[in-house]
Amino acid sequence: MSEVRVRFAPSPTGAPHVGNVRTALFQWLWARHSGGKFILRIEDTDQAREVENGLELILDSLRFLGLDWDEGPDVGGAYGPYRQSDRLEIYAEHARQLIDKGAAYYCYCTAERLELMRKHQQARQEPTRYDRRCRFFSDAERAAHENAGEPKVVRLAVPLDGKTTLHDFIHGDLTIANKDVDDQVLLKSDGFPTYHLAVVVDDHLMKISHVMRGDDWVPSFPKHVLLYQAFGWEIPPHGHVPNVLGADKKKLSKRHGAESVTQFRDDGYLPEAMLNFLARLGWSYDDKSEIFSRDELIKLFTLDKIEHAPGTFDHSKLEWMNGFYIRQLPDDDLVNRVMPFLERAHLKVDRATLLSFAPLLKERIKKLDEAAAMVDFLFADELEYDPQLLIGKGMDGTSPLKSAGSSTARAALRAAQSVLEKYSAFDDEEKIEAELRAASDHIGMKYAQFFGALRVAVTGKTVSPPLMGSMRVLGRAKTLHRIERAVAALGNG
RNA sequence: GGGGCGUUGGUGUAGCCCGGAAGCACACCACACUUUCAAUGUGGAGAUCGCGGGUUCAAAUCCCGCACGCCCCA
Repeated sequence: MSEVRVRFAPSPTGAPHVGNVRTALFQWLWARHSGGKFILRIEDTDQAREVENGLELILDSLRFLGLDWDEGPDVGGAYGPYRQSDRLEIYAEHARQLIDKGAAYYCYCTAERLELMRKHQQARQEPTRYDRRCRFFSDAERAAHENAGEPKVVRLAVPLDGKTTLHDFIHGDLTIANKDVDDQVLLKSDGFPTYHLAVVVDDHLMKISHVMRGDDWVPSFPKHVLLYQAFGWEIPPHGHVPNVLGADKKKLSKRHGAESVTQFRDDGYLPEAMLNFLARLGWSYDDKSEIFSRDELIKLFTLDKIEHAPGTFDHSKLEWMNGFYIRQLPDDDLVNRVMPFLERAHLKVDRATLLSFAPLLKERIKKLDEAAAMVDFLFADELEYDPQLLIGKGMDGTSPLKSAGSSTARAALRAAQSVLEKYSAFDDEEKIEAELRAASDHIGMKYAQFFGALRVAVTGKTVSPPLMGSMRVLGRAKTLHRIERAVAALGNG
């Protein structure tokens, strides 16, 4: 069997969304599984829709997930160029070949005529297709248009009857009647090819062994099959990968803006989680495996296990999986990954402090961008919070600070303070906790209230990572200082 | 308007080819753990396998029809 060569061929029209990249992932996995090549080709023949940093967005997305390519616009390769706009000559030449073989023809119809034609067809409730006027020109008619120097396009001469079938390794045989296929434009008047000509020519010239693309291309396969046949080329195995749908069940598009891969990266999703999650969307290995490392995916991925039906992108499952991978991270690795997010939040992070806090952090975040809110109290000089928070439920909640509640809270803080002051460091969490408990008992407070007040004093929040660990990492000086400040905030009442 | 693809609990899926009454995971609910949150553990609810026929002792699994959804062209 010849070498597996698979290509990902995106258009630089914006940040690739997870659906695009999921297809790329399947392609990449198949290449790596088979020991073949993964090729990146840029389909930039639609200049109108092009975005200026489109290529970078694509490369960034693939790099983030670690989908490395063997040939591409930036790394070159034996079958380049890998940018379609650099291959115009090749398409022109192949279009000429098709004309010579009678498989395609020049069309001189103006946009106005085409427009009018469509209107009439619509009025008559007919399918709107090119009426093939130029296809059946006499030599004289053709020469007339040619001599007039009119702009022309090249159209595919689709057989008038019969049907075209393509065997798809995901869907099985696909068949469409030729009468339902339009005489597609292959080469535009500006010399740019359309998708149909370009893919077929490039896939063949680049020796692509398996064509994988989104499901949405199914309706146009007859044009491609016809082109392969016209050129006399062998048709490589094709597989139309089901689309990824948004929560509204519609195909992902630019409208679902937040679904771009780079956005997920910026929101704090791990590449290994994205990779695992995306692989499981439309592919499965057995009836119970969910977690797959990159190596496992490469080893276990096969085309026959790709799903037929489109799947909905499930954010909550991605979150769970991301949290799972975060929990698996070694502490220092977590710190490295979380650091940029903390800097983005303008925290003055001390690495050693963060490192010792990592075990408490990783159990509590599902995305890296949640870390800032979880650790900010460690790096703040002074905490900002509503002193009312110090007075917990059941401590006479609704009253102003100068109430029974405030004195209860103050009693708790004072008691905690006298315990903590005895320690030079808070390393023995168990012992300190036991003493604090005893102190709480002594003044007759419920633990929830006692520790609640202490938690707010130390972290500024009613919800935080475990208190003992937090104080240990925060350190004695800051902890005591904050308790003092909290007492002051409660006033004298 | 035409053509195509698809249809297993809210979601991702296993099972379908080789018929014997649906498994796993996320989400959800409860309990346990507990000074909060989280993680973890245990348990629970949730699917007439799109619908209607047919074949069969027996169908999610085979056959036929329909509906709905989505995609593409316009």
